[in-house]
Amino acid sequence: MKAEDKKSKRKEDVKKTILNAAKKLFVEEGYQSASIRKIAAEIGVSPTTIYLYYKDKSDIAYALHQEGFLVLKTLFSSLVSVEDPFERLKAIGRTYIRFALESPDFYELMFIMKDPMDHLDADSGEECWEEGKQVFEFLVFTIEECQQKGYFVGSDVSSTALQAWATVHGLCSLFISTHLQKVGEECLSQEDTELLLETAFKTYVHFLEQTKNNHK
Amino acid sequence: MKAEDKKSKRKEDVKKTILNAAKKLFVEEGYQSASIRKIAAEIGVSPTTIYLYYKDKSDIAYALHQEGFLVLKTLFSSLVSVEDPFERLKAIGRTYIRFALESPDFYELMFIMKDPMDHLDADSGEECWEEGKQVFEFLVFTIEECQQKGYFVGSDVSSTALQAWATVHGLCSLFISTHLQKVGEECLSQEDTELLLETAFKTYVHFLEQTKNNHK
DNA sequence: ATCAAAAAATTAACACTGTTAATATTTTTA
DNA sequence: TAAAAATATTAACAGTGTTAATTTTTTGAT
Repeated sequence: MKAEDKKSKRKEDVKKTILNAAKKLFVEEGYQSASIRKIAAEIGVSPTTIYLYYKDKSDIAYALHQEGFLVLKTLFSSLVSVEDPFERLKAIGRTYIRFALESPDFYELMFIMKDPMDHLDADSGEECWEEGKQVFEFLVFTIEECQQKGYFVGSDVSSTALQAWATVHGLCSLFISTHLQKVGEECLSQEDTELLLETAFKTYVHFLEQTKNNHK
Repeated sequence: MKAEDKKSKRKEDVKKTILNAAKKLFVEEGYQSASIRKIAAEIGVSPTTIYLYYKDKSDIAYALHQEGFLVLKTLFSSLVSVEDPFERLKAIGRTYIRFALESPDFYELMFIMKDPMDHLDADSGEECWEEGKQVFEFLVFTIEECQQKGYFVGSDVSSTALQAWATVHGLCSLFISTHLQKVGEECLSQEDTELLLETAFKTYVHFLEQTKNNHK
């Protein structure tokens, strides 16, 4: 038993070594360029060794995706102390956007790419998107509390949460895909696209504020 | 002169033949799988011939991206007849979403992938994203008219337009990347993710309606 | 300590990918 | 008809993910 534990622990260590090498190459040159062969060379093993620990490349992508969610969840966890739910909702949005701008590669892996998602329905282990579920439920919970304070009255909580997520994700995703930059340069004569993004977010928050039931 | 015209016209014909083959393979098996070699085989030429007409694969991607915008612009053009600007705004959103759901591959090429966008700053010809600019300006124009009718008072038009775009794009993008499906199954116990998307859109529209200045 | 069994890692290979240089073919022009 | 220009091809480079077969290493029992 003890021996088996040690064995599986060593196996986990190797998995982590591979993942760290993968992460290094991933943040340096992007997902596509972080090839199995490069990862193997980084830690001094043959390419096929990788397959002894990870099913395929999307398996590694999913593991990195999970690491990204660990970071995002940590960032969010410090927001539970924000008592006012609407302030918390705004903070969630700002934190989400900051994360996307600071770690665009990770954001892409977590919320844009299909590859890590394919791993979910294909693989045996986990059947649901646990990471996403947790983050989304924090948003739902916050919106529920907002509703109790008079915001979003008469609106479905799930739909409101989904819509709020879509708005910030849309902004981040357009930023990362450089579509925002292209429109910013030409149509809005505004080079600072981060500012553009932030202003759009503030406009959205302003709209949300107007849903507040004030006649009471 | 006439001869040169004919020559360049023939060249355009070949370009179109290549593009049609590329489009066929693209809609059938996706962008990644639509390889240069397959495109060449489809029209019975050698792979290198493709490079005599298109600089690289992202050049083809951009051409398809442009074709997609031609369709989207046609869809939008029939909305200019909608006189009420807020009704038109809603119609723009619905049309955009329908397009994304009906042609997810094209949507990905037009609004998600970086590849066709890279073509813009790299290549010589066009320096700006003309397609995107036109569609965005239609949105800006409509929102300006909405503002004159009392909507979005005190909000920046550009920011409002960007935010509206981001919201529908976010929904479409989460749908296409299957993230919406994964959250829908687990958190919202709702399999019909198209309905989920539509409901979120309606919730957003409801929020927009609440920005209307009624005390007059 | 030795030797067989199990585990781990490796080499070689398959079937692809985008892309380019050098070469051959076809078409056009004089 | 011959030279020039345009067009297309073959061969090759440098990669990619992935698998089967083989070798090396480690482990556990005698």
